[in-house]
Order: sequence, then C-alpha cells, then structure tokens
Amino acid sequence: MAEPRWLDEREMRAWSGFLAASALVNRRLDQQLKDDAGLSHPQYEILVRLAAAPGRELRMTELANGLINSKSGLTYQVTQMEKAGLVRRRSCPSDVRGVFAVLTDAGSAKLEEAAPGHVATVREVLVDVLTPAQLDALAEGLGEVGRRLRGQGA
Amino acid sequence: MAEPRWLDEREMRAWSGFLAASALVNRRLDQQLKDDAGLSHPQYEILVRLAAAPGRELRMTELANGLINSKSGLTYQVTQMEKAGLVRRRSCPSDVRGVFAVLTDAGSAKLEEAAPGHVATVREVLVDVLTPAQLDALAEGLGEVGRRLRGQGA
DNA sequence: CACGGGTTGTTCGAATTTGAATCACCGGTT
DNA sequence: AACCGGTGATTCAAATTCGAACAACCCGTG
Repeated sequence: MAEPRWLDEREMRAWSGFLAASALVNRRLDQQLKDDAGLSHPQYEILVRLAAAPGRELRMTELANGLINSKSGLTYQVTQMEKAGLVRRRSCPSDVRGVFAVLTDAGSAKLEEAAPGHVATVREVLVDVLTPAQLDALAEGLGEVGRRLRGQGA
Repeated sequence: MAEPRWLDEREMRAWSGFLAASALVNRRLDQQLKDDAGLSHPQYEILVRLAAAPGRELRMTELANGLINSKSGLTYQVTQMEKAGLVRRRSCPSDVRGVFAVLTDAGSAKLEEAAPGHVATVREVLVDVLTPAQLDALAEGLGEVGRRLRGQGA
C-alpha cells in the first residue's frame, strides 16, 4: 500500500467538513442538554428510544445496539438514570438473564421538558442551516454510510 | 416554547442519519487507527495539524482551537505523545507562558506510516460511499454548519 | 513604575467510556 | 439428566474527558 488514492480537493472538503461538523454539533448538543435539562446526550437518546418503544421498554441489548455506547457504557448510564428516577429495571419473565429498561413517568416528563429545547438547537445548528437539497443529500448519503457500518460492525 | 417546530420526515431522516453516521464513523476510525498504528483519533489529528504547520510546530492554543478537545484534554494528549516520542515541547522565546508542540522525526514517520490506512478507511466508510453530488452537498452544507458553530462557540 | 484585565498552559477532581473478564443462564444435543 | 457453545448483563481497572481553579505572565493605562 505504498501509494493510496489520496483525497482530492472536493473529497477533502467533504471529509473535513463532516469531521468538524460532527464534533462541533455533538459538543453543542451535549452542552445544551446539560444546561437545559441536566441530561447528557447519551441519556437523552435513551429516553427517546424508550419513549418510542412498545410498552416504553427495551431490552438492554436492543438499547445498546442502536446506540453509540458499548454494553458496559449502557449499564452505567442506565444505573445513573435509575438513580435519577428516569427509568427502572425490570427483569424479563421468560429469560432470567434479560433486563428491560422501562421509562418511568418521571422519565417521560423529563423528555417532554427537554425535547423542545433540543429540537430548537438541532434546527439552529444543523437543519435550518441546510437547504432542502442538502438535507436530502445528507439523508440519503449518510443513511447509506450508516447502513454499511451497521452491517459490518454488528 | 410550548409548541416548537418539530422535524418533518425529511429533516428527521437527515438528522438521524447525520447523528448515526457521525458516531459510527468516528468509532470505526478510532478502532482502525488504534489497531493499525496505536494512535487515537485525537492523536492522529494532532500529528496531521503539526505536519501541515510551518516549522512543524504550533502553539498549544492554536492546536486546541482547531481541535475537538478542551485545553486540558490537549495538555493530556500532548503529554502522552511526548512520552511516546512523537512530539516534544518547546517554550516560546517571546512569551514565557507560551508552549510550542513540535513534531519530531519519529512523529513524522508515524504519521506517514498511519496515513495510507487511514485514508483507505475514510474512503471505505464515507468518501467512496457518496456520489459526487452528495460530496459537494456535504462540503458546502456541513462547511457552513461548522463555520457557524466556530463563530459562536469561540 | 505599579495596576488590572485578559491570556496561557497546567493541575486537579469528578464523571464517563472502553474492553476484558466474569457470572449466570438459555437451548439444543447426547 | 449432564453437557456445551453461545448469550445477556454486570463488574472491574485503566484510560480519557471535561470544567473549574490555579499560577504565571503579557500588555496598555494611569
């Protein structure tokens, strides 16, 4: 691999733009959620996923799969959120090993409280900055990127 | 803020695609760099920026500004890399407080060793997955996103 | 020249993340 | 029924991250 295909100008701009935007947007959202609702970004995502799940509960593994974190990271976060009363654990009746994370009413309320500010920030930093055409390009292009990485990685 | 403008379908797809791709791509690159060259992604970026700098050296603050990390995070990483012999510190002659991070020959060699595999991975997970039009949309759209966040945040 | 506001980099403690190891268990096989 | 590869979740130590506090210093002003 002595001479790989380096990135040309266009590719380089897309790549570094993606990298920078990725870091900056994540950083900004973390900060906004923490200030506004006392939630970390991972915690917010857990709330969203549980709220969308049937019965407002998911197995730990299912939660970890869709998420950024490793399994152990999820265990940690759920423990924190359980202390805060946002979720609770329920053992799975058909499999003693299995654990459901269940959204509590307090967790649901916390999500409703945090969501408007979060959405507003998402608009401010990303969605409202892009043209409709750019939005579509992101959805399709990055959607495919995600699909491939999920396919390989998992 | 009782009723914010929620994201419509198109916006939602773009947003969640961006979020997922951002996390997955970063994860994959971290892993590839670690396995392939024993570098973390932040460390690789430090090498790149130093290699591109005049005299192969930069002030700590300049390095931190372009970078993801907080100042203290940069101090930590540079210390690690100094132990590994990839960079060294040089105090600034005109300002006693100032510190330059200088790329060593070993650091330069490490970068040349790691770069081909890194670029190949970047192509594999992102660049070669996107159409030229999507590349342009990313470059322009996310470029603007980054510019705005830099303007505000700093 | 002394002063005060702003900068520079580091240090410190607390929070978080990761991967490896571990424990307990499921389900199919013999 | 005992076994066995694989699964689900947790625990643990180590590495990394951040923000706030800190010490030292620059520079323009009075």
